Amino acid sequence: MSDSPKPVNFIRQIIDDDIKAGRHQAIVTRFPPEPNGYLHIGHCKAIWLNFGIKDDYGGRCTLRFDDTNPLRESQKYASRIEEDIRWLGYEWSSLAHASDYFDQFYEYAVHLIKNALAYVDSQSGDEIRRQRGTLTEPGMNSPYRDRGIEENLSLFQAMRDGEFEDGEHVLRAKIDMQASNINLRDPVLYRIRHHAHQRTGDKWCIYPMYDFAHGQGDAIEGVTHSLCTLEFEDHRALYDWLIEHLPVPSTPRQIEFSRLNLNYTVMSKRLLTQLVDLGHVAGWDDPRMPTISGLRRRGYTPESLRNFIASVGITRKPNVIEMGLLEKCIRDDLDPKAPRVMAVLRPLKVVIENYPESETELIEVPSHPQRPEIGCRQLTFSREIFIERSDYEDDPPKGYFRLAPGREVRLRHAYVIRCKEVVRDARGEPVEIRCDYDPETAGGQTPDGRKVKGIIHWVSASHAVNAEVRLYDRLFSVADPLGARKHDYLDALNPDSLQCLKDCKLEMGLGQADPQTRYQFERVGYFFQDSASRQDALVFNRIVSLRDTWTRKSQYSSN
RNA sequence: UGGGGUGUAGCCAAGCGGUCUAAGGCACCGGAUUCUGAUUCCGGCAUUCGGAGGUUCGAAUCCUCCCACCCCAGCCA
Repeated sequence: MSDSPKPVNFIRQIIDDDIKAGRHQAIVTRFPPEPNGYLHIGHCKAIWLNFGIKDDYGGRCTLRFDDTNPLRESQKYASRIEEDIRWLGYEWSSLAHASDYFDQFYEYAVHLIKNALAYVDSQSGDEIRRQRGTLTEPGMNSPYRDRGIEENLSLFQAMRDGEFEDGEHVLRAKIDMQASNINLRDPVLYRIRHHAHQRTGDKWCIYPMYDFAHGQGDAIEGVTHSLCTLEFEDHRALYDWLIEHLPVPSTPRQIEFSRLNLNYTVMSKRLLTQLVDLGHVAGWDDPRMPTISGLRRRGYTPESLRNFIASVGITRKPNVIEMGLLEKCIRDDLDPKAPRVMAVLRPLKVVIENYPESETELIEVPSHPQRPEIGCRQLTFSREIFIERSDYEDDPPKGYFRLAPGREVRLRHAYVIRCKEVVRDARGEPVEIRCDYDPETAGGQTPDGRKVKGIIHWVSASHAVNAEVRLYDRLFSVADPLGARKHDYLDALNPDSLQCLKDCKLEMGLGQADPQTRYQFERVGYFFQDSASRQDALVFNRIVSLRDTWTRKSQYSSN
């Protein structure tokens, strides 16, 4: 799956060099999520990288669930992850689980013990932590560090056989408690957990740690390039140590890259879980969430997400990408293919006084201004229509060329109308505009050559289809929600991130709207039907607004 | 103050000692076209590469020192 020119980045350069040097027959990568949550757009980067390399180099990429901690994982998450990857347009060469290798991992552990490279530590977690030292002080050896091989072997066997409670013992690698890299200070390899595993059931009561599973899983699968994010940098020494001291079938290489950060949102699984649990969003697939399922429900396309990642690139530099780039990517993807349609979100009634009461006319118009092959649709014009509330101003600011008292505006694909009179409610708010239309101005014509700059969208009042429209905005109102006060990131939540508009007026054709189609509501934005939308109760989500230089400019001058 | 990293425009990012008075994208600012204030188009936007020294005929690219920021002390991944 490639979207355009082959990407260039430092990882692909390494791979190119490896191929040139004849180091590998085939390039093998893997995408290794833990099935304990939903995938988010940050994962897209890893997916795009790993699967993209597979596709471009004719290699393999396995989807491997790193399911080494039965306490927090479930099959439900695994299924959603598979669904999301497929939706993004990728297919794994094979599906695997770290748990598939539990027997092998156990053998590897025994191998280390037999070579005096691992020992069973019988201290408590607290004791082990205390002895680990600190960032600046070295650690101390455990009193159990020099247990004999036979004793270690039988203790480890007993751990496996369930003879101990959780936490009574752990298996540790015997490396160097003085190491400046804390990961090398006799890291824990196995811990006891009397907890059923979603795949292996009660077979095991000891489970390998990430460090003891990841590299070995890579080696078993023949992974050549094990790509992960920067926070595992310090683990590489341990990764390499294990590969070196174990009889593994291949020697994978770990390469780290920086993770994706987006402004105006949060990306950590922990925080996203909290937003869901606290009810700040409607679920993992709430269209405001940066999860794949949220973006999908919002209406983002797989192409736009892939293009987004491609344009961001892969480096080792910590980064924060602007939300605007993501928005630009979905607009670029949708602009050439989204059928245009007219929809009035905040209706204001307009009565065209000189248009006959009983008359209506059908206007056939193209569904795309630049691409006739997308087809045509029919609009109905009549005496009473709705226009957007914001397309009328009592006292228009400089440069406003929509409707105002005495002014003319063109109704898109229809006639020019002139505002004659405004009917107001008790509070003085306009509730109805009385206009005249110029019958000579059909089809974009102005026979007398007069310029009518403003063009607004409209919908025939009696032919409109009602719908609920949900307008989404950024989840947080500050660019960096975790910036100043890490504890109160919830205070930075944008109170207006969701606006539900009921009784919006859509052009009649939308009564048969295709649920798979992303539409452009002209002059407003791109919209996609929500998963809860039904033919008799339409719900549209705003994917993204159109670029809008007018409101920006007018806000400027009014400030 | 231990170790590992990273620093090129507001945000990304090419660049790998000479073709760099530094690609490209986003954002921004013009201007043209337009029945979407959209799209498209055209133009502008770093004499400078975290800083200071040094090596070299020549440095963003090599060396030294300094500064800033990120990650690491789970029986999480």
